[in-house]
Amino acid sequence: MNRKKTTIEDVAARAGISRQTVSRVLNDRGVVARETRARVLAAIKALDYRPNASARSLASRRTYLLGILTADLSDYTHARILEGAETAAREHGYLMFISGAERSLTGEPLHSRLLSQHQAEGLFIIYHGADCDSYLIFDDIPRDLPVVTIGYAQDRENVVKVGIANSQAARWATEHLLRLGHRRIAHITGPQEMYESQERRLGYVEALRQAGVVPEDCWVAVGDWSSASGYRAVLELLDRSPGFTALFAQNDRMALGALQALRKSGLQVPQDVAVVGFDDIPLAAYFAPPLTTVHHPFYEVGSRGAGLLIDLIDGLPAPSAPVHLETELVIRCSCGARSKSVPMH
Amino acid sequence: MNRKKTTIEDVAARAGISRQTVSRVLNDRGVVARETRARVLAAIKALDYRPNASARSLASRRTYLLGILTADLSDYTHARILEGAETAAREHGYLMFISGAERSLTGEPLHSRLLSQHQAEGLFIIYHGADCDSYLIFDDIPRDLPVVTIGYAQDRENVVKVGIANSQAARWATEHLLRLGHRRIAHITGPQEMYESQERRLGYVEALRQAGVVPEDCWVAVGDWSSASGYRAVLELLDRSPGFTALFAQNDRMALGALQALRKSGLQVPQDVAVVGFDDIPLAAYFAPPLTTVHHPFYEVGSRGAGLLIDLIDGLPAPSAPVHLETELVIRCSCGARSKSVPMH
DNA sequence: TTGTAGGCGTTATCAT
DNA sequence: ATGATAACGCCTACAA
Repeated sequence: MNRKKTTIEDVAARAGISRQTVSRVLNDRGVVARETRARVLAAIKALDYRPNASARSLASRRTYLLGILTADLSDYTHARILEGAETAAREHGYLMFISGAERSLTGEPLHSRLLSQHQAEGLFIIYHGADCDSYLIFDDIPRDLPVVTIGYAQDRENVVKVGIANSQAARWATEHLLRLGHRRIAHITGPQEMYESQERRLGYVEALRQAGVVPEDCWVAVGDWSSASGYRAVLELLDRSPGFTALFAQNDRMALGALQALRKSGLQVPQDVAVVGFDDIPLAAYFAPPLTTVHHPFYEVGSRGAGLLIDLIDGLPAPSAPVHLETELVIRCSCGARSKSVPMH
Repeated sequence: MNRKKTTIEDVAARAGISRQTVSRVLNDRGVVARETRARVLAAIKALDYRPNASARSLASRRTYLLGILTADLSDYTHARILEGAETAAREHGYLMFISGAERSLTGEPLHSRLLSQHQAEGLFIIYHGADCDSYLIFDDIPRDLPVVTIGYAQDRENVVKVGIANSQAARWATEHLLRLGHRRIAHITGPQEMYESQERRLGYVEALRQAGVVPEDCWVAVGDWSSASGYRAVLELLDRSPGFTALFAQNDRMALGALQALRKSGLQVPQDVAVVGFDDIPLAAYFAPPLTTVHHPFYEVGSRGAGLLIDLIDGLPAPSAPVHLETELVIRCSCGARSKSVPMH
């Protein structure tokens, strides 16, 4: 931080002009004589001048900073959303900083410092904490701060929800199994208090009902998104209510655990049990057997979300309904059907 | 950004004191009367005052910003390092900005905005581009900017390399296979031009040599870290030089692809071919069969790296040698040995 | 122990 | 079309 930086004043001097005019060409504001502009541009290039962001935002009250809040960045689904969001943000001239949502010992949420000190102009919440903390995050967010969120969204102004139509997608996945002739379809959900879990479970239940199958709670096991929980869930299901011929897991990681539990229990997939997952993480194509799953467009959710966030910042009205991107059912080997991709719409 | 923020002046007024004293208690600089300090603190809390970071860094010439450069954030290995780095940075009061390292059409590296405009005080490079772009990144980095890097590091001041002892770890993995009686051990590497690939391959070769086995190029296939490339590599090896009884893949994703190719070729793991991977991603324990692999302490690499970066910023001398964290061999089922973890040191 | 003056690098506002 | 002047919110240095 100690090396001497060239300032707008240096550029002005070299171009033989006032710093105001330099500022003008920098921000494309006001009219500048063609020739003057050229001189300024030349000076900028010659001096390799970069405007100081701190000074800029201090004077202009704009930071072009977006905060992103998430638990568990190492989970592919979040990381991929982040990737999409960051790329879109960068393309729009915004910078993205990341932050967990932990609270300090005093109970003050750590991200509030980020938001208010660094003056983030918007917040992208990709939360996925195992507990319901996500619902509390909103308490610490100023009402007038534009927010985009995946999953749960408080119903208030300046908050937009992006994602997929979870229940519809889950219904498609279940219907696929139904269409293949299955009637006893087990289900592994995420944590019960989570929005996505509830929505996906709803889709599963609806599909069964519509097919005239009575959904029984004994076919549903609760996991926590991890492979280990998927493994345990299958063991539990096998013990509690054996006889299911198909299994729909609410994410691919749990499906992977399930696959292993099934294998260890001597059950063949898809011959004995057909399995369908959710998310379509890159490794799913290499599971044993390759997993039939719902493709979740994470990257697009991220970039779209960032776009919406920037729209909010620009004062555009928030969409009246959650923004849903399209999913599709990727049929591979774990369900016994012929491989293909089926767009859901 | 338009809502009225409370400033240091407001706090000073409420505490009936000059803003200078407020600044003092804020920064813990100089001596402040116990009672005055209490009044100031009370005012701060009452007004919910947060110092403006832009103004602060403009005046103090400190930003407490760290940039993180990476390709492919959705890859677990990077995301996990990022997670460790971000957590450590936050604990030290630094903020972490993420940025890809792409160049704009004009050839200007996009991350330069981070460095020169936002005045990042340090840079954490987790690069892993499939090509050798990583080697070029350094060209755009000011010589006096503290840098921490994983993998390749230019040998210059203010650059610290963190990571693991790749060749040593690879040697251990190979020796494990050797110890199990294997002599014809195939190997799948990452892109040839990459540092990690070269180091790991070196370890593999050394282990063979030391065991009196002549390393043959025909047993080595080159991948690109992806599962697909691992799959192809096995097909290629099987075609070109069948007869290997063991396989060491330079990362778990390629190992997963390899597992599938082996399975499709009618080969059983570990009975026909023993497989060892590298990284120990969370899903590896659920591969079929569960993968024996080298545990790579990504999170710790990230947090340690951030710590070192902050040390550099604080003017501490850079470690004279690369900082290596400990790996361990996690023995599961894919190699045929009894499960356990073996620290490598 | 506390206050005053000046400046950090930029943009906003109002002149010219 | 360009320039002068005054902020923006804070910190440093020095004075009291």
